[in-house]
Parts: sequence; C-alpha cells; structure tokens
Amino acid sequence: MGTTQLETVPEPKYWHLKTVLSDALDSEFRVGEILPNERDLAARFGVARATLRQALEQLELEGRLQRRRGVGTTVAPPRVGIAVDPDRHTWPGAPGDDWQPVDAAEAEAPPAAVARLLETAPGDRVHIVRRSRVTHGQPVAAELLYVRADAVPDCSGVASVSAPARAAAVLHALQALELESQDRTVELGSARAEDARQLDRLPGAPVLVVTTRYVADGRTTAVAVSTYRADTCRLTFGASDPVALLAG
Amino acid sequence: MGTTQLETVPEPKYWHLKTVLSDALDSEFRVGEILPNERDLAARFGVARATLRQALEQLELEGRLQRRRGVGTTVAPPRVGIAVDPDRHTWPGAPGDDWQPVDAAEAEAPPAAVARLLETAPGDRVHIVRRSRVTHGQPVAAELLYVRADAVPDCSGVASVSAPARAAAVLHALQALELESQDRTVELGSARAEDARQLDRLPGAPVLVVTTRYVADGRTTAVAVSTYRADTCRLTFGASDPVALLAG
DNA sequence: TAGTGGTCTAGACCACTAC
DNA sequence: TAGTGGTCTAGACCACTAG
Repeated sequence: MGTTQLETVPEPKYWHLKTVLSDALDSEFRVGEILPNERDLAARFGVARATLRQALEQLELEGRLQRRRGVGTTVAPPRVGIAVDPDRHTWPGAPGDDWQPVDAAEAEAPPAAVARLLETAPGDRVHIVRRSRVTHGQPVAAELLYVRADAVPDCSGVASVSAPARAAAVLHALQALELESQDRTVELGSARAEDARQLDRLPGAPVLVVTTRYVADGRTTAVAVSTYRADTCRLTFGASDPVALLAG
Repeated sequence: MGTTQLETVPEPKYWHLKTVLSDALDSEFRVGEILPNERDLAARFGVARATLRQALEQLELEGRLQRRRGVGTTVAPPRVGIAVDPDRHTWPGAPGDDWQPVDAAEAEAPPAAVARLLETAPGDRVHIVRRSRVTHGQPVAAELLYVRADAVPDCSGVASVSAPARAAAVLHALQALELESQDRTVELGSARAEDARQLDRLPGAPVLVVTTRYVADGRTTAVAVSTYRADTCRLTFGASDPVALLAG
C-alpha cells in the first residue's frame, strides 16, 4: 500500500455512492429501518435523483434494500436460504415439498423452449400446473410445471372439477411413475407480468429461473420452470442445513 | 379471450419497447448483428434515449443483447450452459476441471461472510487462490478460493516461488485430503471491480455468485466464491449432457 | 390528501473503440 | 477524429400507499 494508485480512473458517482450507502447500512441502520426518501438523499449527497436511484438499484439488486412505491425504502433482512433440491429424488407434489398448487390447465402449445425439453411435437397436449412457494409468510417463487399429457392419461377431460383439484390430480398421478433422474439449470431472468404479481414485485424484477427436467420411462416427462425472487432468495443445493450457510 | 382487457393499466413505455424489440430480435436480426445506435433507435421509437436504454438494459440482463462502449449493441448468442457440478465429488484443481489458477496469496482476514463459513477466528491464516474459467475462448467466471492454512501446512512461507506456482501448490496439497462433502448456494450479485475486469465487464455487472463449501476432516476446509457472468451463462446442475438443455 | 417510489424527458459531457 | 455506449443533470408527471 502506502502510495495508493492515482485517481486516473475516477469511479462513477453512483458507484461511489453505493459504497458509501452500503457502509452506512452496515453501521448506522438496522434491518427494517426506513431510509430518508430519494429526494432528500439525493440532496444530501449533492447528486441528481436519477444518480441516487442508480445506486439504490444496485443495492436492491444485491438484496440490501427493499423499495416499495408509496411506502419508502427499507433495509432488507439477509437473504433467505431456499433449498432447491434437498437431495430427494421425488416428483413435484410429493409429500413434504414446499410448494402449493394454485391451478391447472391443459394446453397444446407450451413455450418453444419447454417444448424442446419435453420433446413434444406441435399439437401434443400438456398439462400446465401453476404452483407457488411461500417461506416465512413471504412468496418467494412462482412455478409453471409442464407435464406431458400422455404420461398422466387419467387427468384429461375432467373440466368439471375445480382448478386446484385438477392441479392436485396431475401431481398425484405423477407420483405413480418411476422417476429416473432429474437435472437443473439456473439462470438470471426478469419477471413476467404474471409472475411479478404472484411474487409481489413489479414486472421486470430480477429473478433466478430454475428449470428442472424430470425424466421417466426413458424420456423427459415433465419440466418445471420456477422463478425465484432474486432480491430475497439464495438458492441452496445439497445442503443438509441451509441456515448454517452464508448469510449476507 | 374475445374482449381483451381494457387498457386500464397502461404498461410503461420501456416495457412495451422491450417487447417490441424482443420480437424484432427474433424475426429480423441474426446473432452478432449490430443494432442501430441508441440515439437513432430512440428517435425511431419516439422516446427519450434514457427510456430506450431502460429497455435495452432489460434485454441485456436477459442475455438477448450485448453492449460494448465505443463499439455498439449486438445480438447476443444463446446463453452457454456451464456445468457447475458434473457430479464429481472432487476438490478444486482436480485433474480435468475447467478452472485455471491465476495467482495465490496468504492473508489473515477473509471477508466476514467467508470467515463465518470457514469457522476461522480473526488471525487464523488462509490461502487465497484466484482462478478463472474460460469457455469457448470467453471468460465466464472468476473465483476466489479460500483454504484454511492449517489444512495445507506445507504451502506456507514459500514466498520465493511465483504466484501461479503457489496457487498450484495449494491446489495440489488439497488433493491429498479426503473430501467428505460439498454444498453450494447460488445468488444474484454485482461484479466487484476486480472481478469485472477479469470477466471483461463493467463494475456492477450482474453476476451469479456460487458459493461452494468443501468439508473435510469434519470441518469446512475450503470455500470457493465463484462469480459467473449472468448475461452469458446458464448454470447446469447434475446434467450429463448440458448441450441438450434449454437454450435461450 | 400528502408523500413515496416509478417513469419519462431533453439535453450535456465523458470514456472508450476503431479507423 | 468520429461514433459509440456510459454517466449525469434538473426538472416533470404518474401510480401507489397510508393517514
């Protein structure tokens, strides 16, 4: 150290602001506390509101802040560890999983990316089960589960029963099949309007998209696309005790 | 359907713009093609440049676009599937892994979050090995591997050899230990200045942070914090054939 | 109704790249 | 040097929440 680098590359204001705010959050604020409003903060730091907002957006992305229109900006609690695969090789809907069926429908055309995974031809019918995951009273994930209709033949054409009942029927039928394997991908996405509503966020909010492929009878039988709130969630894999893991 | 919903909730301009641009990307552009510059695009759609940029940022976040200062905005190729755990229960640096050691150092104070995982007391020494992962000629991830110094005692105090050699020495010493288990977490973060440089991105760029805990001898012996480019990477878990998975 | 964050504008200048 | 995306400003209005 000693002679530090010259300020030949001045860092952007919003980046410096983010650092200052981050330090302040650590030392001067407690979880849940409300920050001054954006106009006050901007004035206090001598920057335009847009610049201040750029810093706040970064901090929100990192899970340090929570902003709600009409309410204010609060200090966020540490991210929650969410077990994505508790090492159980079971179908969705197996006893003890953390998801709740919302409704179900039958459709001919899943999104192209899903159809590719399911290896369905155009016209092949699929069940679409919508589920949601709630932890500590907060919605953390929304899911669309696509199931080949020919894998659960007893579930078709029961339009009379309620949507939740249809969802339960599809999930129940899956349990009878032998699950050979499953694999997952995780990527960054932005919440579609529908998911955003379910997650209590604005459309476009950053989400972690987990795509799970369920293989049975030698082929991909179901595909789950689960979108987790990226601001509040930390996905855990193969951890026996998630709470012991990295917090913040 | 039939009577669609009234436009009682007009969607934001940037959100609509994003949809329009996304469709245009699918139909009128090929991968690698250069889009008109931001000023032209904004004029063409009759919006301010800032609004246009908001739409482009979303598309970049979703991996659809790639923007480079001084160059332009290009259509991004589909995200690359990156195997995070090819089901091999091995230490980092085992033969055949996809990481290349960059350098190594010895320090007293790892970040607080890492120290908590390693269960080190202040003053306990740790080795810090920097590694990088390259796929298809592109840097996709940067990693800091923290190793308890007392787990690899032969690696200390060899300041005379080169940094890469020190890194290799620490990695080599790890192979001799018996790995009991490992677990991971995935969360969204933003690239620190150092990582950003290594990933050829600007500071603050969105990254997927994978934290891996390596357990040996009944305790956490090493912790790897790997930051993957969120715009270009799709992390795969337990997939035998990543290329067969969801693309785009 | 008052106050908050979310959206949008029309400029300006800067840092970087490639010619 | 010309052209690109990145940063920043000083406003304005809107949508939402809570008293």
